[in-house]
Amino acid sequence: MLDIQLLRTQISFVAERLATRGVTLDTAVFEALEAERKQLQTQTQDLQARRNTLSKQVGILKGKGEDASAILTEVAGLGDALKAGEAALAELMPRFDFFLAGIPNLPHESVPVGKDETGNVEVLRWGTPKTIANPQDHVDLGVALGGLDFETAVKIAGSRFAVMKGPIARLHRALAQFMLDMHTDKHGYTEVHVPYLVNKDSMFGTGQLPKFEEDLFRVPHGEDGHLYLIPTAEVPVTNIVRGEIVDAATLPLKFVAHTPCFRSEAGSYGRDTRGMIRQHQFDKVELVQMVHPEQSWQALEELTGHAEAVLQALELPYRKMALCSGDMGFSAAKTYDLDVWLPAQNAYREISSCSNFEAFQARRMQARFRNEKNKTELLHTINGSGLAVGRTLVAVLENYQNADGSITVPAVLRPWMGGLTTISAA
RNA sequence: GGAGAGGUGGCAGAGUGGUCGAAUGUACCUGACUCGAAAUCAGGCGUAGGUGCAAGCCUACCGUGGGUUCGAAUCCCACCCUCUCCGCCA
Repeated sequence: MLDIQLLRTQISFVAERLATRGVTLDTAVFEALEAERKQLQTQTQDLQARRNTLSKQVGILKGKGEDASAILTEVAGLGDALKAGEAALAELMPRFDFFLAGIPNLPHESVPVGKDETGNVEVLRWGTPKTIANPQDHVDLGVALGGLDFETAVKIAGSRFAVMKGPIARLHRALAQFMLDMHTDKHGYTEVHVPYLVNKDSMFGTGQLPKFEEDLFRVPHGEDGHLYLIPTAEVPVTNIVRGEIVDAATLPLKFVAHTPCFRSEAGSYGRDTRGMIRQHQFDKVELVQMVHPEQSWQALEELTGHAEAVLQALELPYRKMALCSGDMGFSAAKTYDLDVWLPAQNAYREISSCSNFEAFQARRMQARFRNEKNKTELLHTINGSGLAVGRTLVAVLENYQNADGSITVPAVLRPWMGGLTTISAA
């Protein structure tokens, strides 16, 4: 959520910045809502103030045993106007809030301007793709090794799910454990295990709601309520600080969590239908930081580096992209994507996305700290994948394939693989 | 799922219809004393919003949402959550 003061005082600036995202801010609608709000709110508050004073006088008079009927008559006359004002406000404010909650974050000034992914800018490229003659993709490799089974997954659940078996299932687990251990041991993150089902307030806090409900899985729960399956650990982990006032001395807070992620993938029916690239359920190791506002830009660079460290340790070639204004997510002020090399696709594909949200999420969830002047101030939040486990498995299978269809286990993963060096057909 | 207890400021904890946004303690901030600290003393100290150049003034908030009333932390209804015991359960 943007700072309402910014909208009130610099709406043309806000509209200009949003335009670089391809978003048109309807300033006329905002100004109309704001004018109506101001009128109704001041008028209603004046009436409430009058009622409160009169009611106090009633109390005083009755305490003295005097007659209060004149005042009671006057206050009774306030009733209808007050009720009307309160009702009008109650009707207006949800509309106003919905309008505000639907405005995306402003891109940081360093974000390249562009309208879609073609406008993204390559920041660096690491590693050199190995020359692999006639590379097979992860589906052919995994199925031939008996470790990937999409047909059984369809029977059990449907399309966009996978069943993993044997050493490939273990490799998947090894990747997650390797990542968790690296981030906790070397990068100073605290491991957290969090709920996979969350409430509406949590989804609102990180920005999935109210605009992107169709991307989520919803689970009925209780009388007529429901919970949502998390689309990323960002949601439960960031919401750890929702409604909290943390001590500045504890900053930065750095959390890492390994969770499954659930996405309905509505609106992407034709894309990446083969294999494990785009699933309804996938595992991800997520990095989340809550930091002092002055530290957030440095923290974004560091956090992105932590994700890169995983790719480097696995010796997977990748490139780092600065997303352009038109390709960034709703809540982000700036995003770096890390794209890993996939030989069979002869292309780089997204494996991590690291963003600084500045105070956008913190404002939605009132996540604050007490600053040097003992005043509360909004935190900045940063998060990124470190990494998407399913896609990392895909990258390892494809980049470490041998001519005979076997897979060499990357050296750094062997401690989690019982020392296994090669995955071959049984 | 059943029975009971309870949800009040950063924390603890009073308050059962009328200057109660809320006693008191504690934490924290400022000042005094001190070489410094501790202890002590004095003052300050919730959140969100509105309005004003400002000092300030005003509104809302005592788990959430309704209701009763001139007036609700306090009374009524519904719901949510926490704790204890019982049941069930990985």
